[in-house]
Amino acid sequence: MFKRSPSLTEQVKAHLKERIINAEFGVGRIPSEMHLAEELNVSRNTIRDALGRLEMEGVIFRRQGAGTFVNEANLLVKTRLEEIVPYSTLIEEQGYRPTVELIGVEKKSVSSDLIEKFDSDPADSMLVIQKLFRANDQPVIFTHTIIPTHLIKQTYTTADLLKPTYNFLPNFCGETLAYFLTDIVPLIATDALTEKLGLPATPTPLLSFEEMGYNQDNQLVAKAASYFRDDLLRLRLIRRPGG
Amino acid sequence: MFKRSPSLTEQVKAHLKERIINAEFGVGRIPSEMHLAEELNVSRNTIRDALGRLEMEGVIFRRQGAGTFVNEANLLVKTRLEEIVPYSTLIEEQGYRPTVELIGVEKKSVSSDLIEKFDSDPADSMLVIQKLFRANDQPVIFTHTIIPTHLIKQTYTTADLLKPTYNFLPNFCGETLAYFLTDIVPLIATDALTEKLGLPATPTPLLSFEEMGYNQDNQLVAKAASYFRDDLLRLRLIRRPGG
DNA sequence: CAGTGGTCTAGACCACGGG
DNA sequence: CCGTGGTCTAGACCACTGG
Repeated sequence: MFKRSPSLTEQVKAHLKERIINAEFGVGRIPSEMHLAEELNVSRNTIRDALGRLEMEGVIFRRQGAGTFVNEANLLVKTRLEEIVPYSTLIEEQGYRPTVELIGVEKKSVSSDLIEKFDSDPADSMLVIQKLFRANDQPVIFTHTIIPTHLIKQTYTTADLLKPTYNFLPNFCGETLAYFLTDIVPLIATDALTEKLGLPATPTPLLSFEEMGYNQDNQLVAKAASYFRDDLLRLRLIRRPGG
Repeated sequence: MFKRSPSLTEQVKAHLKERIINAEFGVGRIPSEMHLAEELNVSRNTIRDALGRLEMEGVIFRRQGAGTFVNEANLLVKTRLEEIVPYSTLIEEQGYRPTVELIGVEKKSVSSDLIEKFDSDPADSMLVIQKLFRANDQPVIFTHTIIPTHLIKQTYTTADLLKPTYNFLPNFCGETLAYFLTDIVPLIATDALTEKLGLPATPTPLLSFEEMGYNQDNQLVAKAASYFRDDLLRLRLIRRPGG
């Protein structure tokens, strides 16, 4: 029934998620963990792991003694901030047709404290990439990404720069992006941003992400700033009681 | 060594977290899962569960074949948005002395579409609570919370209204708050907010949370809006690759 | 009371990393 | 090669829900 890779848990999760989305269980209770374990011929622990991940995603919820239930309301929540998702996917999930344009690329030297954060040689330059994302041809996200040039080990084309940082780093730098540390900052659009995002002349509030990307060894490998038009994109989060 | 409740995993997690924060293992590798299991006299699975939660929190990171390591850089990250945390705790974690003031309470009727979302009777009124949080006596967060009065089953004092919604609901409404669905919205401070938060007269960008609180049965039990001064509080998030 | 999810155990095999 | 974390199993007992 299932292969060896990806993990059984991951396959079971995907399998159950599909059945849930297809409303195979209706909107109510889904079969018990014991029954699912028998049906899929895996151990109950594997089922529990898979259900646990689906619960984290808000697809289901569980009640001790009662059962596991489809979380109908939350099937509508598309955007989950705590996961790194390509901006084009985010735009698509909110119902628009995404496009990306490369606004600028340059290699330049930067301030010494930034060099230090990157644990770079003072002589190093940085690759600065500016991109504009559109939703149905309307500008919605402007991004500004900095990657130390010494990390780049393969030649790249202009098209490669349009890829999400999360994909660019492993392909051209041999670095994995383990996580982003993201500061969420509100601001009033500057003149430059007003022009790039095609905003009205009146002062407009914008949401921005200031992100530091780290690899598995906790070394800074990318720094990014993103500016969102919040009238078109909604940034949404599920917040749960802390453990 | 350990008691029955809270769960073994939770106790092991707290135990290990303390030892890590006390730098008992230095900044490098911590003992292997097998060794920890022997030392604490629990199964390896329990150790793994606990380590898994610490990894989610960014306290440690793991590398197959290599070991489990203290995540030195991230011990500094205090605020984790994806968890519901009392605002006074959030303020405290960022190094300030928190205080709360009740700005206003009233019962009033609200628009019919809001009534509908709450699945309430049209005759129902809503309890509207407005609070101001200060950090070292400087206003930093203004909150506006709506709870349907029909949910309230116990009499409460003014002091009770200062409690976080997360605590008020179970104590006085017999409802658990299972999760918040939070929209993150940037805005320019209105005159009212400028006054309440003691902002300068110039247009100031603010971060706001628009939150819908649901119980275990996915029924809306609270609605809240929060406005943050971002110059004093930083809202930070760890974003990881999606699974 | 039976059935559910919540927790924990002991043991097994695998994939990967570093010496 | 050995030790690490990653995955999976089978079985057990508990706490809770609901009829």
